[in-house]
Parts: sequence; C-alpha cells; structure tokens
Amino acid sequence: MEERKKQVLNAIIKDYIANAEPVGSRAVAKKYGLGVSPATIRNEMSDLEEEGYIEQPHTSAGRIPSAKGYRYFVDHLMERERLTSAQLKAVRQAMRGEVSEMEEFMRSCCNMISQLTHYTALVAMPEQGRGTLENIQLVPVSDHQVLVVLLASTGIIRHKLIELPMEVKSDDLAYIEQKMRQHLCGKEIKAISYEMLRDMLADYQIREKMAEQALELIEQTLTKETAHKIFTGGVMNMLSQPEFRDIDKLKSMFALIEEDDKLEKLLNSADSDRLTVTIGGEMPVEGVEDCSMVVANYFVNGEKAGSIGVLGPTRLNYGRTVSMMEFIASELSRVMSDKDDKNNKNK
Amino acid sequence: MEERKKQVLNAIIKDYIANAEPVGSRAVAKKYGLGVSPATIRNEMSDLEEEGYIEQPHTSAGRIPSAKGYRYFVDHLMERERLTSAQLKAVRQAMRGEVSEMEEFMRSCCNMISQLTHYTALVAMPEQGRGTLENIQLVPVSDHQVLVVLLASTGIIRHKLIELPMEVKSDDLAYIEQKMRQHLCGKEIKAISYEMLRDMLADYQIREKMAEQALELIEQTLTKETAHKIFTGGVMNMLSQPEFRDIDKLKSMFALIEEDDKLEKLLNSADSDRLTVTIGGEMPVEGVEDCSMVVANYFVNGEKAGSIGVLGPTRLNYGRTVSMMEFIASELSRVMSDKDDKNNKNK
DNA sequence: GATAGCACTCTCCCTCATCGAGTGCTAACA
DNA sequence: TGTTAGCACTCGATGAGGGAGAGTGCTATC
Repeated sequence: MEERKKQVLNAIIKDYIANAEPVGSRAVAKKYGLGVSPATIRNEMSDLEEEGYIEQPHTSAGRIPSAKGYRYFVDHLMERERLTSAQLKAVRQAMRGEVSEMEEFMRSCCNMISQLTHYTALVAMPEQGRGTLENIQLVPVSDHQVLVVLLASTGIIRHKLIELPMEVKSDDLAYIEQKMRQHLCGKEIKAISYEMLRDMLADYQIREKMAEQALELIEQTLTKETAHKIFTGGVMNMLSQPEFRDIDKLKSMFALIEEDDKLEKLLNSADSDRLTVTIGGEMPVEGVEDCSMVVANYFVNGEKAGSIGVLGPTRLNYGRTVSMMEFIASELSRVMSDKDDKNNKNK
Repeated sequence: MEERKKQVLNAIIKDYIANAEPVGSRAVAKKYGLGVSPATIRNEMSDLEEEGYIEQPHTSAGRIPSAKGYRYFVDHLMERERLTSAQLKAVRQAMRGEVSEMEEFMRSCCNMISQLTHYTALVAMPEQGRGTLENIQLVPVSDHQVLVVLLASTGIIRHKLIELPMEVKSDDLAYIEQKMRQHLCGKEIKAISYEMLRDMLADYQIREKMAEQALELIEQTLTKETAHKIFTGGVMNMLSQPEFRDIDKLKSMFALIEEDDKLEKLLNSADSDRLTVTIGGEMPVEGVEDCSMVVANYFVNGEKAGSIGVLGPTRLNYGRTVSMMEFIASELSRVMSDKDDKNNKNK
C-alpha cells in the first residue's frame, strides 16, 4: 500500500477510535498534517473504500473503519503506546498480592486489567494439568463427612466436603490419608487417574468407596471445574461505550459473558504463544461481531500457563491495550515464575 | 377508604404492574368489571390523585401508582399468588443441593431466586457470629507457609494460606494445632477473641507470631469478610425491565449493586422478623428510588440466620414475589435447620 | 497528480399540523 | 345524591416539510 494511503487509513482509524464518529476528508486533512487538501484525501478514501478498508454509514457521512481496516491497522500501522508511570505502578501494585492464594490473586488481576483498560477483562486460571499435587489432607467433620483439602504446586488450593456412604473412624482416615499422600503427592496432576487411585487402594483393601469419591474430587476440582474457570471483570465498563447504547446489543453481549464455555472458547481461540488481536467477525463465537479482543498468554518458567484478555468494541484502542496486555502478561509471568522457583527451592 | 376506591386503586396498580403503561379510566372500567362507567372511575381517580395514591405523568395520560399507592396496595389490597407446581419444584430442587458447602449452596439459591422472580436476587450468607468453631486444621505447605482450614458448625468452610515470618517444623505445627483445637473447638465463634488466643499461646510459650496471624485469619474470614458476603444473581434481568431502558439509570443501579456495603445496608434495613417490602424512596440508600425490594429472613432453629431478597423496579409484581420469597425463606429455614439438627446429633 | 469549485445526497433538527387518548367539567338523569 | 353522557380541552406521539450542515463525487483547471 502506498505511504500516503496508509497515513490516511491510520488517521481515520485513530480518529474514529478516539471519537466514535465517522471521519470526513476535511478532518483528516486538517488534524493529521498530511500537507494535502481534502480533495486529495477524498480520492485516497475512495480507493480505500473500494478495497474494503473503510466504509460509509451513508452517502453524506464520513468513513468508518471496516474489520479489514482494523486488521490492517493492527498488523501494519499501530504504534504501541508507552504506559504512564501511574499505569506501571497500578500493575505492579496488583502483582504484589499474595500469589499463593491463586484465585484471589487472579481476581485482583482481573479487576486491575478492567480498571486500567476500561474494557471487560477476562482472566483464565493457570491450567490445572500443569504442576504437581503438593499435599492432600483429610479432615474429619462428622461420622459421615470428610473435608478433603488439596494443594497444587501452582498455588491452587481446593477443598470439598464429601459425604461418605459409611462411617469412617479417624484412625482409618489417617491411614488413608497417609497412603494417599505417599502415592499421590509429587505426581503430575494430569497423570493422576481414576485407575491409579483404585489400584492403589485395592492393594490396601481399604475403603474403596471413599477412594472413588476422593479421586472424583481430585479430577473434578483440579481439572474440570477450575481448569476452565474464567474470571470476568469490568463488565459494566461496556455501558460507557457508545456502541452499546442499544439495550438489545448489551443483552446479547452480557448473555454471552455469562456462558463460561463460550468465554473459554474465546480466550482459547488465541492459542499462539504471542499476543493475539481478534477483530469483529474473526471471533469464534456468535454475538460478538461488534467486539474485538486482545489476548496475551502468561508463562511459568517458559511454559504457557494461562491467558488474560480484554473484550471491547471493535473501536478498541488497540495501541494502548496491546501495550498494556503485553506488560501485564510479562509481569504476571515474572511473578508467577518467581513463586514457582521459590516453591521448588522450599522442597 | 371506600370499597370502590380501593377497587379502582387495585385495578390501576395491577394493570400498571402488568403493562408498565399509564392506566386510563376507560381501561379500568372495561377490564376490571366494576359495573360503573369511565366517568365514575374518573371521579374516583381524581380523588385518589388528590390523596397522593396515584399520579399523572402528563395531563392527557392515564394514571400511574405513586410510592404511597404501592404502599397502600402492599399493606391492604395485594393478594398472594399461589405458586405453580413447577415453581414449587424449582425451589425444592435448588434446596436439594449440598447444604454443607454453604457458599455453593447460597450461590445456587441466589440463581434460583433470580430465575424464578425475573428480578435481581440478593442473598446474605448466614451470620457467622452464630454457631461454633468445629474444627481447625493446619497443613504445612512449605517452611514458611501454613494452610489454615476452618470449619464452622454453620457449614462454612474457609481456608487461607498464611506466610510465616519464621520457619516452623511440622512437629511444632502439630503441637500448635492440637492446642488450638483444645482451646477453640466448640467455642462460639463470636466469643473467640484476639486476647483469648494470645493468652492461650502465651501459656505455652510457642510461636506467638503465628498465633496472631491465625487468629487474625479466624476473625477476618469467619466474621468480617464472609459475615457480610452478599451474593447477587440475575443482575441482567434488569435489562428486560422497561424502566431501565435508560443506560444512565442502569449504570447508577449497577454501580450500586457492585458496592457490597450498600447492598448490606439494603438487606439489613429489613431487620424485622417478618417479610419486608421496601418501596422506592423508602430505600435506605441513594440511587434506587425507582426500585422496590422484598426481603425475607430465614431461621435456623428459630433464630434468625440470614436474609434473602429481590430487587426490582417499583412496578414489582408484589403478590407473586412476596409469595415466592415467603416460600423460599421457609424452605431454606427448614433445610438449614435439618442440617443443623443432623450436625448436633453427629456429635 | 493535486486542487478548487460545485452540485448532490443524506442526516439532523426544527416547526407545524394532525391524531388520539385521556381528562375535567357540566348538565341531565335515576 | 350519586351516576352518567356529552363535550371541550390538553398534551404527547407521529409524520410531513423544510432548511442547515456535513460530506461526498465529479469535473475542470492548475
């Protein structure tokens, strides 16, 4: 694409992102010193429209970027925005939280992201398959109830009260606990299988039923339930976006955000290692055609651990948001890797 | 108030609740067979307006109920609506959940309420001061970290990872755990004080610092943090209410719902033992003048344990909502009292 | 190739007239 | 005295008409 056309496209997109209103040739010529007259800009714009980068809401309005236009912008024109010291500080502040309480930590990250970006934040917990089972604790609650507490090396802590079909004496419980620890602690979580636990307990001939339930819990809580847990924050930020002044649009978008599996699909659609920008129709689920998404992954000791993302209108401030997400993801990776190292050293 | 005037007021309110549009004299005369002409109704309406029960948005519109009108309606005219068998079933279904996992249970109640009423549900966890500390467990995580797990007789389970300022050997930990159990289990939670724990540990001369942190945790998690935890559900239901078609109204209302302390104030404003209906301006916080609230308390063995409520527009379907909330609260009381009994028997 | 000029298009906004729902008042009626 | 029919009146909603203004596309000119 010729240099001037790029500049015109750049100007249109920047202006539209800032003001949410169609941009005319005059405005481009005036505000973004290209040194040519509006008429010249008009010719360029006409070309850009023909090529599908911009469109006209109606004949006598200015132009707005199309999805293709945003895509070109993100790929070729966009400049990262330097974060202000206040923003850097806010990120680092949120990272100071206790990483060991993973859920709490993720929640606060989520809030920080939404406050910083003014969009809706999506944060996926670190993948649970990763890491090892650190500790397992069985706490007697009553004759028929046992509280199972699980600790994973990733910092996830889970508890669940399980009802037992028979009475279990606390001596037995201690024995089972010990056996479970011997066999399971230090194992990769994804390697722990139903069969494995059953076999182990078959050897010892104790309390098969309970073992089954306990294992079910391990699988459920450490893999299924929480593996896919996605925190959302700043959903209400959407209310301030002019593109969502329409209640029906809001409704369909909020409905989507409440569906965990769709959110997951959204976040996981960006599974490349690098930061990913998804624009409008590129989204893998229905109902967010007016939205764009920026997703960054975070890594623990070089291995992908999870994703963070923001969802906003296609008129997203890509430059700013991309910078922020990159920085946040790198900080997150750093903090969580530190934590991981410390964990490994402690053992 | 004369009988016919009551009937007119009743008709106006019922109609407005159903259709969200000003009600004219003709509509009242026609749909609600009072056997008199619109002109007669007009006279009654004129009186009702003078007395402040209804108002006119503008001269040539019908009448809408005022807050005073709703109040009279709720106090004198409203008929409870019988729940359908499907509704009864839905409530009982939600109650079948595992009560022992209190938070999960409350969350599901919250969802059930919002789905059933189509309004926003507010559910306050059982008060934490109530009940006793059942068990306390210290799980070593690393040299400097201990996971403290607390069980309360009310079914609340809490865990928290605490960082220790010094290394603690697992033998020491076991000892501390034992001492804590001896001294704290079975005690009323609200009776456990900072001083109490400190004194106890001063006797044994061990690990004061850790004790302090542990106690802080007990206080924090069992009283402060969760005592005031309020679940919300169905916030998005508000989007379907015509009175919230205005984005700004939505914004201010959502902002309020995100403030936990204001929510608490709302729920607690109805501290009488009976079910309470709060209408518009009667609300104890700013920004919900267009809303009404129905709050019911639930009881465990005769003692008030917590509250459930719904928040909707003043044009709330009071008859239906009141019936529902009464039924749900009574079921909740029953289920939780059962659980309590079972707990006490197990010991 | 760039630009100035100009006719053209379309939205936005204002005004005006009409329509209809609903009222309040008055006079008549039971 | 309470009820009703009739009627004039009010006021919002709706839609047509008419600038004003923004922005375009086209053409002729530099």
